[in-house]
Amino acid sequence: MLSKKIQAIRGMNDLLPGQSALWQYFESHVRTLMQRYGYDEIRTPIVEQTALFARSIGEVTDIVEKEMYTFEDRNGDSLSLRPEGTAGCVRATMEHGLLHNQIQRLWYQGPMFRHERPQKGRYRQFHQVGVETYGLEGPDIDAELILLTARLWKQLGLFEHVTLELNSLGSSEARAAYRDILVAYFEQHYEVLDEDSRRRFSTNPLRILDSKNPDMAPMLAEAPQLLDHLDEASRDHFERLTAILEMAGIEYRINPRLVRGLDYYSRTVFEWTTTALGSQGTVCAGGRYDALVEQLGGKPTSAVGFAMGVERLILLLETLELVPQDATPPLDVYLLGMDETATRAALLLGERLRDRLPACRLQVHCGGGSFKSQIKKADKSGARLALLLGEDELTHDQITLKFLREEREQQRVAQSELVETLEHLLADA
RNA sequence: GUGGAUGUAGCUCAGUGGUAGAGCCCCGGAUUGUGGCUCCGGUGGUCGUGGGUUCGAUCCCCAUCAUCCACCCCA
Repeated sequence: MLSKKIQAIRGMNDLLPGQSALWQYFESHVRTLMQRYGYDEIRTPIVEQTALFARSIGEVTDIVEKEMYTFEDRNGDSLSLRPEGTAGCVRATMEHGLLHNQIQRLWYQGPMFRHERPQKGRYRQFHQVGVETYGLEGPDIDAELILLTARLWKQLGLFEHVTLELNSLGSSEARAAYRDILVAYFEQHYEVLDEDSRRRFSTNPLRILDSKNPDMAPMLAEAPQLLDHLDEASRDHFERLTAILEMAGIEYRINPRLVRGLDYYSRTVFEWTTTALGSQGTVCAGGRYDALVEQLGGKPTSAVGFAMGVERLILLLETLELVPQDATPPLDVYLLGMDETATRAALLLGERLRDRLPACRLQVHCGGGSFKSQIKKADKSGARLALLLGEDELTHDQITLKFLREEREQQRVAQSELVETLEHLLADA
């Protein structure tokens, strides 16, 4: 029916009023959490030079090859809508000298864009909350990030429903060496590889380990393990990280096949996953990317970060029925005037009440209608109290206070006493 | 990019080769200045879009678009 009319771009969703309270609930938990851990917010543009993403995420990744919204600026530059947040964050911190012998703990939040086929938990415009830290090379900061996310899950009631998966990719040298070993192994078993894997063979052989194809499972089970080919420093880093997690009581599962899609990762990688969302079960993922800053032209700088998918977490909260009842606090007061004169008075009275009662959620009826229909709207508004202003009230400087949610006689009060009356009533709500 | 399912009222959905229905929502009335429950009445649809078959298509066929799910990939 809307086919000839303009409608939202595929995979880009409107966030409707019924949903926004849940988003705000989630966002306020995140914001408070970040403050409590001493992380500062950074906001970077949604559009960057295409080259930034190509050089950081990796030229041959799916994201860069076929999923970016890329277009030419009027001056001929190739620009792209950001498909993830790390690249822009690195660019911004480098550009403003924030990495110059400094430690940074940063977070951000906002929309990302990838041109993929939409499905449950995957959209073309989606939202991430990301955290990036710079200048810290030990496993302590890796652990802090995991502890931070674990605390968020606990606060939201999700902790029992997510699993932490861990792996180490080693140094880039160790990873490259392992890659050669793996390629040699796959060459020996090339006839077992399926079509997808043969494609990955030349692009990203590590990803073959991630295949869900049961026919390849026996061969993959025998494949050389990344963890067996770690360099000494990476192995030590990983062991120190897992020791901290054990002391902190955070359970984890080492997943040797956890590779991560983006090229810039090294050493620690982790994912929080759930089985409650169908095939898009990764709800938060990240890792170390010690080489990226240098790769983008900066001084060598240790870096760790992660990103979580807001839509997926919202979906998870809904699926598990963990949506808080009071996410949308109802109105306290619905104020109505019975005719045009009284409505004018109601608008002015509403302002005076808001001056005096800043915590009071008050809506003034607009749009006229019969007295009866106005009362109906007061009821539908969810307000606890209705304040009725008619000719009779106006001539006596009074107002009628009607209880919409409790068995209680309505009362007339002098307007001069209204603030005090409401203060009492709202206090014992 | 590939595969499958689904498109009928604002929402959830029935339905039939002969120009469409329910529930909810919304509006009005039963109540003169009083909501919820009940009853009565009402608004609202070129049946996703385009084409084909037919005397006639919302229904059958084709195409297309959209949504959902899965693959791929990823948060």
